[in-house]
Amino acid sequence: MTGARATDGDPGGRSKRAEATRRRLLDAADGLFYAGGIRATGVEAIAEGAGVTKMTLYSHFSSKDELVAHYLSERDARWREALEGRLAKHEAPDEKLLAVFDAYREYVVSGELRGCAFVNCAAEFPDREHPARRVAREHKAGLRRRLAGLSAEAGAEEPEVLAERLFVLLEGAYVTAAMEGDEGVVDRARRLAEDLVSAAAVARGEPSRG
Amino acid sequence: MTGARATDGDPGGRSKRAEATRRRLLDAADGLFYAGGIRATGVEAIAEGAGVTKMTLYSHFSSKDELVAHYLSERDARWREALEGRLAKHEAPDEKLLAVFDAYREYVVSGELRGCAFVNCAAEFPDREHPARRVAREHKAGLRRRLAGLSAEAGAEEPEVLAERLFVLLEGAYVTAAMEGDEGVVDRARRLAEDLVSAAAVARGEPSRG
DNA sequence: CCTAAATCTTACCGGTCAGTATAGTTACGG
DNA sequence: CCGTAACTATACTGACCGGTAAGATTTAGG
Repeated sequence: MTGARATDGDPGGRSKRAEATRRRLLDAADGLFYAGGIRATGVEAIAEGAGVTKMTLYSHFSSKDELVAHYLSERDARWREALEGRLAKHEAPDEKLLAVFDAYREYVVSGELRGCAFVNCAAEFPDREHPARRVAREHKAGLRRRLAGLSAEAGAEEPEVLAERLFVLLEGAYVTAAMEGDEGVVDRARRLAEDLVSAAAVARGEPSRG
Repeated sequence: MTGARATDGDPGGRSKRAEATRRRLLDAADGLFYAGGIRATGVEAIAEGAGVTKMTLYSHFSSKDELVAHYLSERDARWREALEGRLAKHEAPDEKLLAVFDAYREYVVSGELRGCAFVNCAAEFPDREHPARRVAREHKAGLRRRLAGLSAEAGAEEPEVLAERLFVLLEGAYVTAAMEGDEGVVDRARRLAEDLVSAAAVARGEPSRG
């Protein structure tokens, strides 16, 4: 019972070696789960991808479900990092709002148009209370909150409305890009977003920026 | 070799009995594949759901993959029927454009928020050339064409642009409704669509309708 | 250098899956 | 009413899956 370290997600008392192994496992899980689908990918393949045995995998994660949840958590963390990196390049909140589309396009393209990992997870796991589904929900909620905050900063009269519209546009563009194999739709959705953001700013009496 | 009827999708020389069995199989496949996911649903469960044996299933469909493709084809056909039923209630093309959102909301709710079957299929089958993926692509392309036609009829200056924007809104609302368990997003997306359609009509000098 | 943690090796379990074989039975249509 | 198409019953194959067992071995770190 003392060695039940498999379940915690934070770096408790793990050695550097174990830490590195865990990293390789999560990296392998990320690549394989995303590219091939979760149910279609066996744990053995992930262990092999990490250069490790199935036994070692199970000493880091107590079950496949838990590994899946961590896989999505990692995706979420990396996404937030990439997003904030993008946003930091801009000062004005309305520019930041549009920069979210740039971050999306980058993600869409880098994933070879396999779609949103969180949406795909929802497709594979109908159970809304599956640990991975909780992570997925929180991921989307986080983006929504970010958009709402930026919308408020941009002075939109109804920040929640603008945020949801941008959110829906982002989601629609992402899923469309994956379905049709066309990443250009993200940029075209962005053009509509520009109108929405401008209109929201104009409604407040601010000058729109070209 | 003469009995190789399993592969054709049209009602060739099937008896009424076989026809009815095929119907029950497709109905069972629809319910189970959609609710539980395709990979997670075994062919045995579908046969049982149709009240027949696995052997009978395989006398109607040559493989699970083929059954999956037919499952999506059926979905597409039923969707088109439901959509045209909705559209027929309206005369003006701009009203028809918005009625698509009503049809979507109805579909979203009726499916208990399990999302778009075609998107879910894309999530489960990475191979773009999988027969089911082809059906999914054609399904989306069909809707796009319909939207583009209606946009042109509505007199939009750039029908393709309007159509794609509405399409992306529809897709985004659908996936969001499924992810967050909130069907209201479809109606809220519709509100933005109303603005887009009005703007397109206004640009042509037509009076907008309340 | 020695110890304790981390990993490896190998083999196994019970279960599920897609798909097939064979032989027997039912129901429908001419 | 009979022939044939449709379906049943049952058992099987071969593969893969998630997860576990037990003991040997390696590695890092004090």
